[in-house]
Amino acid sequence: MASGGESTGAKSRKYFDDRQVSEEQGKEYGPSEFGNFQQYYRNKKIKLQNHDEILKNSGPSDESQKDHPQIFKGCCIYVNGYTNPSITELHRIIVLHGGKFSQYLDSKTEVTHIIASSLTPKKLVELRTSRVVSPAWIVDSVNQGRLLPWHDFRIGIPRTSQKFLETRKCDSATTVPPSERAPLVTDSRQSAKTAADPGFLENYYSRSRLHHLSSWKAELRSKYQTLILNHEQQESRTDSKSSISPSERDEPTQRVIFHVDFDCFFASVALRSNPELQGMPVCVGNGGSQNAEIASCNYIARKQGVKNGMWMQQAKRLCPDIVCMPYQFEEYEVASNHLYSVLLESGADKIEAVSIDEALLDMTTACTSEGATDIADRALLLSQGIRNRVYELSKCTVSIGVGTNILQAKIATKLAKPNGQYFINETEALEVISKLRISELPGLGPSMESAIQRKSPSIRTVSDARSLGKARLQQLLGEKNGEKLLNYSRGIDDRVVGSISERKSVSVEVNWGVRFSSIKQVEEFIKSLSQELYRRLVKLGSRGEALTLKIQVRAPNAPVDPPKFLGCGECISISRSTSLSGASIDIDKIVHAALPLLRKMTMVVSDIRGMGLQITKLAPFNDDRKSTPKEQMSLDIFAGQEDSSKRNSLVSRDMKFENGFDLEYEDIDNDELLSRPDAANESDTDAPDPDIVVATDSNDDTVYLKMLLEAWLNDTAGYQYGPHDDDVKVFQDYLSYLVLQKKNVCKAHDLIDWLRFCLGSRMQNDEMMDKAYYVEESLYRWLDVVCSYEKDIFAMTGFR
DNA sequence: ATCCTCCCCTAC
DNA sequence: TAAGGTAGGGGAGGAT
Ligand SMILES: Nc1ccn([C@H]2C[C@H](O)[C@@H](COP(=O)(O)OP(=O)(O)OP(=O)(O)O)O2)c(=O)n1
Ligand SMILES: [Mg+2]
Repeated sequence: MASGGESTGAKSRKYFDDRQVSEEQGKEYGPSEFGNFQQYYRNKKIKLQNHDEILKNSGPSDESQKDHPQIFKGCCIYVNGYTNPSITELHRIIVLHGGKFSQYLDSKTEVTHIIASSLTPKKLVELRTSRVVSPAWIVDSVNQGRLLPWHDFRIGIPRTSQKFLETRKCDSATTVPPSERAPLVTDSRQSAKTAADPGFLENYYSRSRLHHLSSWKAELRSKYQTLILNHEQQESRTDSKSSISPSERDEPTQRVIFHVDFDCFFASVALRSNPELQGMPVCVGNGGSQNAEIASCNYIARKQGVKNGMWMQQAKRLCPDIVCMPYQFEEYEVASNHLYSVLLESGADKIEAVSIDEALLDMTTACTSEGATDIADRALLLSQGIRNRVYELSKCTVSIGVGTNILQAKIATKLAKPNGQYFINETEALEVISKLRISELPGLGPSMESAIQRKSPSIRTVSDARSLGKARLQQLLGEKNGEKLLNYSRGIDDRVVGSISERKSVSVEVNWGVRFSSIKQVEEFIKSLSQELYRRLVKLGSRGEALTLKIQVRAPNAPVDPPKFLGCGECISISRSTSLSGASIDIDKIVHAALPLLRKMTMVVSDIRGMGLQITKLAPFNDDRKSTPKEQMSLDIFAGQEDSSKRNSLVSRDMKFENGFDLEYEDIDNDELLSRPDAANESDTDAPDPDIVVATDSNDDTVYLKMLLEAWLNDTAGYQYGPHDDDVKVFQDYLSYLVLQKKNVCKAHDLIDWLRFCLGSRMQNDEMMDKAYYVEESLYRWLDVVCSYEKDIFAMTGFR
């Protein structure tokens, strides 16, 4: 711990009025108690047995044997795809117990619950706001004679904390309140208002434009990073000379940089979908909310002073006629794909994705090669072509600025907009730049401007700043920033297009809707964040060596309720970091590292307004740790893989995945944090919904794998502690390999169900029982994580 | 000097 | 009501 001071909030950039309200709640740090897991497992066991009972006895004959509690009264249930019990059986049970059975899913308003064993990614997206539950919900509810909370049986979407609490809550007598039987339109996702509510994170992210912006950017970066590399390789190969890029080949060749950017992107998409709004001031945001932010507004609105990022309230004041349209996140992706597909064909030497609607091109070669024509003419011709093609495809206008470096290209774009193009020469660029306010330079903002003005109040423009000289600027802004400003003020910018380096960090952060009333809720939310962080790490094939927890805490004089509903208001930020040991990472490791960090912070729980977790010092998942040899049989599942290309590298614990990451695990602490119950599907061991298979293994070794699993369980059941955690991990890794590499979700489900079946029949004592269920839960949780990639994968592979 | 931790700032 | 995320550059000041 070096300088451990918290920020004072005095410097905070957020600007809200003061009101002094003091609130209760000190800190009450106790051991994080997540309760009695033994108890949970025992319940689960009973549940399973009862499940079997029900299945056995649910023949048509027992219909009259007793009266049936009308537990499904008010529920309208639709059954999707293959299920166990079968659809007819479910139909019978539902009707028998007072429920309504729906043959169609036409009107979601009538159907209250959807039963499915598994969902195709498409359906998953389609039904993401619906109550989709496993058949076990029906079976278990009937079995217990009361309607169980449906979210304990959700499928498709990885649930985290909430299940945990609710499972325990419903242990005894909780039945579902009438509101739970409300039609699907009022789904629980809508009540996930604050971070203390279950399902908050997913719900929140699905609506956050900034989250979308960030993930799109990351995606584009990783996509075009490699593409650029390939492109460059081709270039230098045809050059048959060296690896010098074309733009650096001739001595001081002036670069030609294009900055391509959709005009008021979100607003343009909104106008495209609603042509009747042409000519009106339009913006995109959560309309009808006075403190909602405007993501984008069209140029008509801008004329009246409206700006991106402004709150609705203020925009309405400036422009009372402004029309607010909702977000259309999928449409933005489509339009962006159009843009990038054109850019890839543009003949650029290099491409750098700046954002979903914006990119930089190094067009030096294309503009200078057959040096005949004027560079400006050539550039404008090329940019006109790009703009035409993008418009043809997307029906949205783009503007292009052309300059000799990134800075100048961006300046040119400002002059080009809207729906235009501009070639700026050095002299003009210098003129324009000189007149800009300091904060208008890209990369400098209001803070730097005021940092200068604090000492030298007369300095406003870039040319003013230039007159201060390098030393003075560095004194005011720091070494690098001072130099940057001076260079920019002279029109100089050395940044190279496409020189984005490897990712250095992965983080997950929420600063809206964060309101806690107990430390337990805080810890629970940290778990949700950890799971999300882990999900992203797995997807990237990365692990990290350092973890940082950051929280936002209400500033001392900030009102308890900031102007923005559930916003963070003015905050101070506190962060603490720690190192993560080992070559592997998993959720529990993250949680175990994060909770002590939380404990190092001092704050009033109810004043927490934001939380984030960041992983730094990224490294590939790798195998720099030898596995501890064990006596008992280990699960050599990869060795049995009938895939010759991977056979050699994917062996046992030293598995190397195609995409360059290894999976390796430390031993797990099987304690309270590990064993978060999931809504495991209490159903089908048979063939799952065939829809879910994307690519089938040509030589199906499922039978062999099942034998292997069974043998492994047979052997390890004899040991006191049952299957070794490492082997469980191996199985998890294999599942992840199946889903991510082989795109065979079906097989993963199949194997996991088989394992469940084997486990169920093999447990002799309580300890083994606990172990078995730990294994089961652990695998299901993993599959949840893995399956949440399905739609990404399908998007990537172009699967319809 | 250089590294590390805990910030702040900027962009979309 | 409202969905204020996230990666990277960078600075201050202490530890090495
Ligand atoms: N504070 C902001 C700024 C931008 N965006 C989103 C909406 C924008 O449409 C998109 C692109 O940002 P731009 O800065 O390119 O702004 P626009 O495309 O809206 O306008 P223009 O590029 O014409 O200036 O990012 C956002 O949600 N919130
Ligand atoms: Mg734009």
